[in-house]
Amino acid sequence: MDNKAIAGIFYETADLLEIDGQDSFRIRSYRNAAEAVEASPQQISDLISDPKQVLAIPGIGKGMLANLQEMFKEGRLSLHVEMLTKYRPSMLDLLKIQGLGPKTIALIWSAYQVCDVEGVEKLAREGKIRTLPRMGEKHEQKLLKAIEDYRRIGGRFLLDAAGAQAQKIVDHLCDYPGVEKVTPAGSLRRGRETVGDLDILVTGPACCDDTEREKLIDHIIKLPGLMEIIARGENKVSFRLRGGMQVDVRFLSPESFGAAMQYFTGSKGHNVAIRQRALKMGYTLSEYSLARLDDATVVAGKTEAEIYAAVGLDYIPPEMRENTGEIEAAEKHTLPVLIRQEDIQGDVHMHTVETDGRNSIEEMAEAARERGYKYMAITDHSKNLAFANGLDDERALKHIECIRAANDSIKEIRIFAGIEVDILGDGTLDLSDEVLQQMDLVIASVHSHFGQSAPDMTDRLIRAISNPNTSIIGHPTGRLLLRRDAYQFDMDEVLKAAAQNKVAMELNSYPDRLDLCDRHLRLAKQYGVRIVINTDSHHTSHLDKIKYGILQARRAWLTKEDVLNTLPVDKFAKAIKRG
DNA sequence: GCCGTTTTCGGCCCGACTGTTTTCAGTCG
Repeated sequence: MDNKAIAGIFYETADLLEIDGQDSFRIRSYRNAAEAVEASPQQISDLISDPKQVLAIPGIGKGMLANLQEMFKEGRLSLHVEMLTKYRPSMLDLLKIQGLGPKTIALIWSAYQVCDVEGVEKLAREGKIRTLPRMGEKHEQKLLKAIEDYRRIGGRFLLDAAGAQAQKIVDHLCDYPGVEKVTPAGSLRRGRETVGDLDILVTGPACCDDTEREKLIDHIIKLPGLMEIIARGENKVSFRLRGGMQVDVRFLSPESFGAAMQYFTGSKGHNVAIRQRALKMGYTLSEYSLARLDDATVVAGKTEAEIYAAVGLDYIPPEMRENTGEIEAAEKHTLPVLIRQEDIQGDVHMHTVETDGRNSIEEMAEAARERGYKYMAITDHSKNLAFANGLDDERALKHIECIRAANDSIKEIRIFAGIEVDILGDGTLDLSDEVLQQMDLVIASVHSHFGQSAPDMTDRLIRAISNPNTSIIGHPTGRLLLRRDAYQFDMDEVLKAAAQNKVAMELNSYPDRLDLCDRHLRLAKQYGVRIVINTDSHHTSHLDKIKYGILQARRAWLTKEDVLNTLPVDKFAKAIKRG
């Protein structure tokens, strides 16, 4: 049972306990434990034999330790099974419907013994929901609408799609009279790999006066692509865009802006921890201000920095705010100096028209040079990827010559001759060692046979790592966000092999990959594996996607020193070529 | 169920919006 599976059971147990109407603090403990397990860089299965190590994880106490021990011994959690027997698994789906919470689900269950989406929909259509206490016709209509949305939308969006929508809203608002600042907060600001909804914070004179604010809201709802208004109040307006993304625009006074940024950036876990800390220091923190508990004097609120300073912490970058040790580090002044986009000296994974790219070597080189890079690598596909017109040995050799020629003719940027070679089912590489040997850099990637067993996939990757020509493992888990799960393998074993063989792991910046993920990047760092942040560009414009990789790297606490392609060109060339 | 410069009991983050109420519960973030 891996950490993800354990966390899933704890989350489900918490949801079911909530429907059961149990103590809210006990429920919170299950959620906290789920989050702690999910964020743990080490597998609980490796720690379970030493209870002290498990108890050292914040959020895991005696009760959760017993739960974990039971899960490993019996393969199940009896409380979870008991709750699932008393209620029904389909209730967990109902919780995902907007506006439907545990109390209402329990109410519907007790009145009608109905607990799935189809059943609730039928009740609403028959007008049976409105007969329940505190329910009415409007509730019923909203519920039907929410069920429709639930079916239509998965509910989450890729980082680039969310970022583009946020930018449109910022552009729509920033020139409006009386608006001073428009800033996206929430999981988008934290650089989460997918985003559920957008939080946009607005401040300025137009937010502070009733009449002006109403005019501003009237302007906001003229936003192109706005489908429906969900809520409209003094403090915020919520709406849904075409495509399903929900947006909350909040109006703030300038003196609360920092407190609101801090609050609405989250994460929830980080905020709870900061608020608890504030309370212990005699303050209370809300989205309006940090104030003294005794006489309500406001201590901070205009900027995030002054709030963190007032509670005795160094400024914590948004990407780190996940309550995974950043508060302790900020207290001890040991926060790492996170990598920045300008630290990247070169992008070493991109394709050209020779395989499935859209631009020539020269066009890619010019685009990379424009972005200030000192070096780059052309890494087209190998023949196993037939639909991408992959290169065989002969074409690969010719391509090397073309790349070298381009390198000679284009000044100001060094172009490495590379390849993204397929790792075949047995772990061998798709081109001969003689050809690979001539490359400056070899990215080895899995593009086929995703369904292998975990032991087979682990062996396959380790065999590829052991090839002395391999420099980098490309998009190491193969996941496609919101579409395809990672293939199964033992990450620890693969990282150990990579460290031993001095093979780097890629952080692929493509928004639907972001592979490795933040947790695996932290693990890689622990094993001493170095990272290369690439875009995997198939078009000159794709080079800008590096920003998503940088966000992910920052979420993983990576510094410039952890990332190979921050090195100057000569050092990078030496570090990347083995054998 | 967790946790401790308020430490083995008694706390546990804070506020807005909606729909149904006539003072508030439920949901969300």
